[in-house]
This record gives sequence, structure tokens and C-alpha cells, in this order.
Amino acid sequence: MSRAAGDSPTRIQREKTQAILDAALELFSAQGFHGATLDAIAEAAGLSKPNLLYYFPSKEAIHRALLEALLDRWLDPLRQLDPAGEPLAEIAGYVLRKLEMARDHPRESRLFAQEVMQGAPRIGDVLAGPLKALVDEKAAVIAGWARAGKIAKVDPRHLIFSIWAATQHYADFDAQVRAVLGADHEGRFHDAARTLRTLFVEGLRPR
Amino acid sequence: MSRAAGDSPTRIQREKTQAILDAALELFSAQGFHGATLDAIAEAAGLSKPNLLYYFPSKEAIHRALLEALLDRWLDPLRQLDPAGEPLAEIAGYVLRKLEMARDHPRESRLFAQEVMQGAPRIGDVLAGPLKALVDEKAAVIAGWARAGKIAKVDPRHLIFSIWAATQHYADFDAQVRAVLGADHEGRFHDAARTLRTLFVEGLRPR
Amino acid sequence: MSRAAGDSPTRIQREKTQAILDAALELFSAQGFHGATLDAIAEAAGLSKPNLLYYFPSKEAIHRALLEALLDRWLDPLRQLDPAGEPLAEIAGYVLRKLEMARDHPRESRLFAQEVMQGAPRIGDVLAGPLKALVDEKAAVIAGWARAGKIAKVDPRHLIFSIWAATQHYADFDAQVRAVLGADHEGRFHDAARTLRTLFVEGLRPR
Amino acid sequence: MSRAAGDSPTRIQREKTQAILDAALELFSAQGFHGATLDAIAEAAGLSKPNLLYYFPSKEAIHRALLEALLDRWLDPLRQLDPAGEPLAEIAGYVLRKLEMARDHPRESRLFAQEVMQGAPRIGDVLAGPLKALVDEKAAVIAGWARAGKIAKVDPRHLIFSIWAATQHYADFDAQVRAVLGADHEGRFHDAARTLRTLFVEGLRPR
DNA sequence: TATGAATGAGAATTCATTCAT
DNA sequence: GATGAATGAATTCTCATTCAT
Repeated sequence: MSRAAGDSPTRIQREKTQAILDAALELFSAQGFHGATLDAIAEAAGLSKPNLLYYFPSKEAIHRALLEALLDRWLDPLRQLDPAGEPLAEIAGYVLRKLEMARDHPRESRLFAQEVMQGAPRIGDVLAGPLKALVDEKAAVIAGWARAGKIAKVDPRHLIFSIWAATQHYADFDAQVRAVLGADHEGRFHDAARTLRTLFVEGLRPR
Repeated sequence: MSRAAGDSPTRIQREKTQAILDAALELFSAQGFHGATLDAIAEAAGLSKPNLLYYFPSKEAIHRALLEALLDRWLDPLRQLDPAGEPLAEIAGYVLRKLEMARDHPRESRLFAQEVMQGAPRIGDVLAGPLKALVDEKAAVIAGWARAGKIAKVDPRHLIFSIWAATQHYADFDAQVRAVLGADHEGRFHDAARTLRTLFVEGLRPR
Repeated sequence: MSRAAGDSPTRIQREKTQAILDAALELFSAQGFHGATLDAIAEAAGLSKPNLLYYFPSKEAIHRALLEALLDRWLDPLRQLDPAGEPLAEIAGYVLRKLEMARDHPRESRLFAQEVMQGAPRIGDVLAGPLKALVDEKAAVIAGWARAGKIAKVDPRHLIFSIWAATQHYADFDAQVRAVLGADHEGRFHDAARTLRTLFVEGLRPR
Repeated sequence: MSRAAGDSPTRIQREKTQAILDAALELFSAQGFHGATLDAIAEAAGLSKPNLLYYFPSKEAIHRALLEALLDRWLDPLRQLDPAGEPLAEIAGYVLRKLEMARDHPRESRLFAQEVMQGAPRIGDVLAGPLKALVDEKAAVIAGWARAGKIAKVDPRHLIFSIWAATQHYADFDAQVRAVLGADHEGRFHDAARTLRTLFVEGLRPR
């Protein structure tokens, strides 16, 4: 039997579980759910297939575990948006944090993107629940800033979409970004940060 | 073998080919290459599986045909960016055309996105070739506008990335957009257009 | 309906039938019954697959037709063995005729060989009937020669097997013969003829 | 993946592998590569089809394994031809060993024959390499005997072909041999041995 | 006669999962 | 915990044959 609910996992259990999740993230994000095979994940994780299934009951379960871990972190940057902060600086900070997320966790970003692109069958309720709630909350903050004339009048939720899109693009469409930039891609996150700062800060500066 | 290279396809060929491509686009864009099965495509197209394979020699070939047809159109909006036009209006127009593309061809957008996200194994050369060439050309135009003080100074290629990202988001992340907007999603393209116009036009307005 | 029994085939019918048989012989002899496809035969014969099946009702039927035509000729060399001739010369002549057969009709030889090797499912009755009868007849002749001291005492039927084997080898095992002889294979039938003459004539010369 | 390269196979692996090879030899030799199905092989070997493919990665791989094992043994009789032996006895011995090979390993013989007959696509290099080398070597020995007047002057390589052909005939054309001999086929190898001894020994005796 | 179109019955292979040890 | 072995259910693709015109 796999580890019972109450047991605290041993070190070895934690390590293997982590190795599996890591391998699975690599493969799911690169090939999609159906494109990744348990064989490949097991090999990448350095275990036998049955052993892998000792730690997770099914392929589906691994995928679910990855998405859950992901969603935990995914909203952190937005959560940190401080209603009491200076509006343009807050937004600039949020953009930057999100861009760093794309830079540091591209596989998670692609995993999430593929899931959403396929209609979010597994995380639809999270999107409509906690995610929507957080967006609503922060959108209200932004709307407040706009009403107060601190930033330009924009639809705050679409503003958030744009920030998501523009930053995650560097993770999700990495192959395209590299192809287009050619040799210049080394400094791409730096250049992106400057460009996005201009767009969002100047674009939102009240006039 | 089905139609020889030189023959012009008969009506029935055109119809069935189109039905297959349509069904395949639906399924590939929703489930990815591996998630979509020939069975499902054949059923959606209203043909038997062997009959489907009478028109296309393999699953791979269908996918390739879709990508090729897609790439043909994909760059049209950018191509229309007029070096002789009024800079901010040109950019606003481009954003709008791209947004309409996302609205009218979301499946194509998702197909493209999944391909790129998986490393662009099949269209890598197009990205590094024709796509890069077009971007370089238009980036030079935009850079010229910036030097002339017609728009703010931004990295033109990253600007293009942002436009791509922000517009395609409404196709690729449709499930998320709907979940977050809830009942308000009906007018999402209209609201998005206004928001993006503000961001890109005001964000780029020289000061 | 295909041509009724009584009709004499038109020229075009004869030509197409022949083209089909020729293409089928090529492919069956090279790939075996299962390895050859109707597609390939039709293409080699220059017709469409349905048209091919207008002339022959099935793949099986083509194969059968080939074997029948083949068996007709196959025994000719042995039939010509003349009981009244000079024994050693008769045998030498038979060997030579059989070798020429291998040289001039290698595909037929291979078709026959493959059929026999697979247990002769389609021509078993011919082997046990007409073929056995002819061999028995000629074996009696040879046995008579041996009894009369005109040739050495050998089992006449095994002698016939050896002649078959040694000559057909140049058709059936052509690939091996060429590989072993390398550049010298051009004159292989000439060299084979001399070698076989020595073996069979000297080997059978009474002493 | 099944057994890694370095591991020594377990008992069960050896047994199942052997059962598969045995069943495959039976079917490939009787039906040809395309005529034999994995289904049939699996059933004959007493395994499920996927289990069979656990031991060999593909149908092709099974076939290749059979041919490789075969080639190993195939040349043994010729290798034993002793340059220092008494020429006629050596040749008689070789003929006999080869005939025993046909008697004891008819399926291997037919497998080899079918492969060569189809143009030796998989073993062409072995024929042109090791096989040719061995034949060249032994042909030189035989040529030496002929020059020394120990045997009649014949082309040694064609002599070898004749020996191959005449002996393998009893394996490859078994169906025909049985049909022709009828009830007498029981002693066929004995009778063949006598006949071939006469042909090759007397045929080669110097005069 | 001829052929474009269609299909049912396989055939090889893959893969998530289970079994036995 | 770990793994070699096994398998049922697909999944892609092939092929002889038939249909409709």
C-alpha cells in the first residue's frame, strides 16, 4: 500500500516523489498530457514504471499533483499587489514579478497554458473559484485607483489579462521568441522588462 | 493513391478534405496532437477511418496540412502594417486586426500555440525563416518611428511580442478569460479592444 | 461482368491480362504472396486497382494463374529427355536446358520455389500427380540405362532432384551467387554449365 | 524496456525468448515474413502479443534475431573442410554434413532460402562479406587440389554452389521431394546421401 | 471498361495499469 | 519498496475487396 494519509513521508519518499514530479513536469510541459508517457517519466525520474506507480496511483494523479502545486504559487505575484502602495509602482512591480516567474518557471507556465488551452478540464473550478475571486478583489483595487485618477481608465480585468499574457509569453512561446530574436535572445528578459515597463507604466499613467 | 499532384481536386475531394481539416483542427486544437485520435477526427468529419486515410496518408500529414494553411494566414495582420501610415494608428490597427484574428480563429491560434509550446518541432524553420524576416522588417519600421520621435522608445520586437501575446490570449486562454469574467464575458472582445488600445496607444505615445 | 467463358478475348484484354501477370510475377517472385500488394501490382501493370480486379477476381486468382502457366512449361525440359538417345548426352542436355530455364526465367523459378517452400498449398496435387508421373516415367528410363551399364548406378529420382537443385540454384539463389562471385558473376552461367557437365557426366560415367 | 545489454538473462527470459524464436522460425519459414503474423507467432509461443513484444521490440527484430542465429551456424560445415585432408573424402564429408544440416534444420534452411530469394535485403552484407570470404578461402583449397591432380578440374565456387543446392534441396523443396517419392520418402536422406556421394566423388575423381 | 471513393477485417505497435514476487 | 513480467484496450495504418458511376 502506498503511504497512508497520516504518515509523514520519509526522506526517500519525498525525494522520489519530487523526482517524479520534476520529470513529469518536464515531459508534460513539453509534450502535453497525452504526449508524455509513463515510461518516459519513469526513465527521466530514474525509477521503474511500477515503482513510479507506487508513489502515484495513475498518470492522471501525477498531472493533478503538478497542477495543484502550480496553482498554489501561480497567484502569488498578484496577491502581493498592495492596495496601499503607489499604483503605478505596484503595477510595475507586479509585471516584473510575473516576468520573473516566466523566466524561472517556464515549464510550470507551459503546463498551465496547455491545461487552459485544452479547456481547463481539470482546473476549471479553480479558475472560476479562487482565481476569479482574487482577480475580482484586485480588479476592485485597480478600479479604485482609476476612479481616484491615479491611473488611466482601463478595464482592470483586461489589464490583468494583458499582464498575464505579455509576461507568460516569454515562457510559453519561448521557442518563437528565440527564433525571432536569433542571437540577441540572451538578454531577452532584460529587454522585455524595459518594454513592458514602458507599456504598462506609460500606458496607464493618467493624463 | 489519392489525387495526383497535377490533378485539380474534384468537388467531393475538396469537400471531404475540408471536412477532415475542420474536424482535425477542432480536435488537435482542443486535445493536442497526441490527444486527438484518428477515430475521433474521422467521426467528427463523418467518415470512416480508412476513408479519412484515403485523403491524407497519416495523422501527421493532417496536422502538417493544418499548420501550413495556418502559417499562410498567420502573418497577414503584421504584413499590413504600413510604413507610410500614421504610427500610432498603424499600431492600433494592427492590435485590432490581431484581436479579430483571435476572435474569429481561436482554434488556429491554439493549434499554433500548442505547436510553439512544444518547441515548434514542425515549424521551427518557419519561425526562424519567414517569420523572423517579417518581424525584422517591421521592427525596423517601428524603430524608425521611434527614432523620429513619433512613438516612444521601445524595443520593437518585444513590442510585437506583447501585441501577439495580449491578443492571442483571448483565443488561447479563452477558458480562463471566461471563468474570470463570469457572466460579463459576452462583451470581452469589445472591452479587450478598448483596454489594449489604451495600453498600446497611450503606452507608446511620445512625450 | 468479366469476360464470359466462351468469348475470345480482345487484343486489349490479352494485353492487359499479360501486363498484370507480368507485374504480378515480378512482385510475387520478389516479395512472396503476402509481401506483394495489389496496389503495387496494379501500379507496376499500369492500371488502377479496381481495373486489375476486373481482369482477375482476386489476388489469389492472379497467383493461381501464374502458377498454372508456370507448371505448363516447367516440365518441358524433362519431357524432352529421350529414352532413345545416348544416355550421357541426354542427361547433359537436360542439365543444360534446365540451366537455360533458370537463366531465362528466374522469376518463374523463384515463384515456384516459394510456393514449394511454403508447403505447396496450391500446387500440391500437381506435384503428386502429373509431376510425379513424369518423374516416375523418366526415372524408369534412367534406371534402364543404369541397368544396361550405360551410366553409373544412382537412384534416378534423386539424380533428378540434384539436377533440379543445381540448376535452379542460379535463379533462386541469384543474390547469393552474385555476392559470392563478386565481379566474376558475368560469366556465371557459362562457368556453371561447365561445372555441372563435369559433375553429372563424369559423375555418371559408368566404370 | 526488457533486459538491458549487460544483464545476463534470467531463466524465464531465456525460455520465453527461445519459445518465441522457435515459434517464429516455424512460421516465418513456412509463410514468409509477411505471411507470418505476430498474432500467430504469439499464439504458437503461448504468449500474448504484447508480452511477445516485451521480449522483442518488433516483428522485424525477431526475424533479424533468427537470421543472425542462423548465419552463425550456417557456414560451419564448410569451415570444417580440412585443407590437409584427403580431397575426395573431404568433399564427401562436406556433402554429408550439409545434408545432415538440411535434415536436422529444414526450417532454418527455408528461412535462409526465402531471405536470399527475396534479394537478401537483410543479409546481403553477410553474403558479400564473411560468406564470400569463407568461400574464397575454401575455393582456393579446392583449386589447389585440382592443380595437384587430386580431383578433376572444376570451378571450385560453382562446385560449392552445387553442393549447397543439392543438399539444401531436401529441406527447401521437401514438399516436392515427398510428393515425387510418394511412399518411398522415408529413406530419402539415406538415398540422397548415396546418390550425392556418387555424383560428387565420382564426378570429381581425377582421370 | 475504367476509376474515384469507400470499407471491414486485420496487422503492428503503444501504453497505462496490474500481477507476482 | 522495488521490479520483471504480463495484459487489455486502444491507436495508427494497411490491404483486399466492393460500390457507384
